[in-house]
Amino acid sequence: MNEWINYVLQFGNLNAQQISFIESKAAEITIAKEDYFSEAGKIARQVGFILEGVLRVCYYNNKGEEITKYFIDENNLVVDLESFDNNVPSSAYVQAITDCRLLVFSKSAWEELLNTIVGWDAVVRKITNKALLLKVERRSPLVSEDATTRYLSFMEKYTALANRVPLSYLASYLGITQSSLSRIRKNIR
Amino acid sequence: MNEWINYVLQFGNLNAQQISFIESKAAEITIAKEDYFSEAGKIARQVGFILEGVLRVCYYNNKGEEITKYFIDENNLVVDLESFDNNVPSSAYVQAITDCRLLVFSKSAWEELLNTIVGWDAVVRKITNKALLLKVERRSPLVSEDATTRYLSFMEKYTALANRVPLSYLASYLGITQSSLSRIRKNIR
DNA sequence: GATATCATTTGCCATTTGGCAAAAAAAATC
DNA sequence: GATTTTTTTTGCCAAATGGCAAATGATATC
Repeated sequence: MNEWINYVLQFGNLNAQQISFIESKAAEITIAKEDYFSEAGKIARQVGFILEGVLRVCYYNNKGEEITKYFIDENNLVVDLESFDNNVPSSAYVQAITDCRLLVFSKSAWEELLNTIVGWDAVVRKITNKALLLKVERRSPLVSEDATTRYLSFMEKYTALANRVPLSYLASYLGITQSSLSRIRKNIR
Repeated sequence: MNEWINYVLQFGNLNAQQISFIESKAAEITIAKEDYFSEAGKIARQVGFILEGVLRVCYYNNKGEEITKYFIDENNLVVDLESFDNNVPSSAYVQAITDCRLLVFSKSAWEELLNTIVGWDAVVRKITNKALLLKVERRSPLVSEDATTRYLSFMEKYTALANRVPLSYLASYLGITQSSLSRIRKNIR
């Protein structure tokens, strides 16, 4: 729970009373490896904060191939904003890559926070802005660099994450096939 | 100006007084084709709203190639959020592809809106969230689909925009060379 | 620790894309 | 409307990546 409070305090000041109110609205859950936090076609009804573990966001492209769009690890929010905010079906799956422990807020709890805590709106804006910007920034080099460069800069930036993620997921994240990624790794050695 | 007000009203209710206050803080500017709205290395100090024209966001990748990251056209905000919000140097150029007419808010004007108009914060949150989500959604298929599919779906979604944009910019947006794009177009005919 | 299961690597060859330079087409300028 | 200038297309060949299947390696299970 402390990780969560520290995370939030980065984005705005909160007093002790507000903090304990936030804490009272959170629930801790576990998700087993391979299980889903949320699914495509369903409406996202929870905001999650990862205490332990790695999840991925994935979908199926035009050719029916399963594509990993993001990895998300500890001390990050996990929520399909589009679906959660607008009550529309989610376009992607959020799946646990390892066993996970999350803090979750139901939609009603989240709205209570918005209605009760002055400034929560601003905190949420900053958090989601930052998260979305990060996604855009991570995604951009995947289009403009060649596969080897993409792999190397992923490894450099997310060394720890890379070791917790199967090669097949990483390959689809980088936009190449698993065998191509395997060959790229061979060439680098 | 009406386009701007209608745009804002999609994201929240505002009374007549608030609207005229917002209007009083806006300035209209023109940008000639090829000129820059903001530049990499400089801090973004304006929020723009495109009344007329098309701009692009671009940067230089590892190999020094100029990469077009987004196109932005009428009735959309243009601002480097990361730079504007955090006073850090921008990582990209925003350049006019056609002659443009914009409504702009200086940083101080924008902050006045935030401080004066109750709920402006929420409006901004919704606008920027939507814009960022859109960027992420536009960008994702560029990694997971092959070049022909990327081109076709771009043409399908942004037919009008495609005709206002040079091939070289479109190619770098799609993550391929200009000659490859030209060959893809040939094969489709 | 043998066996089954899953993940990764490799071989072979087809397809796609890139790099470079020249040609063709289109647009701008006088 | 002829001449530049810019944009787009094309030819040639090299390099990168994909597709498929088999082999190898790693991990889990009994």
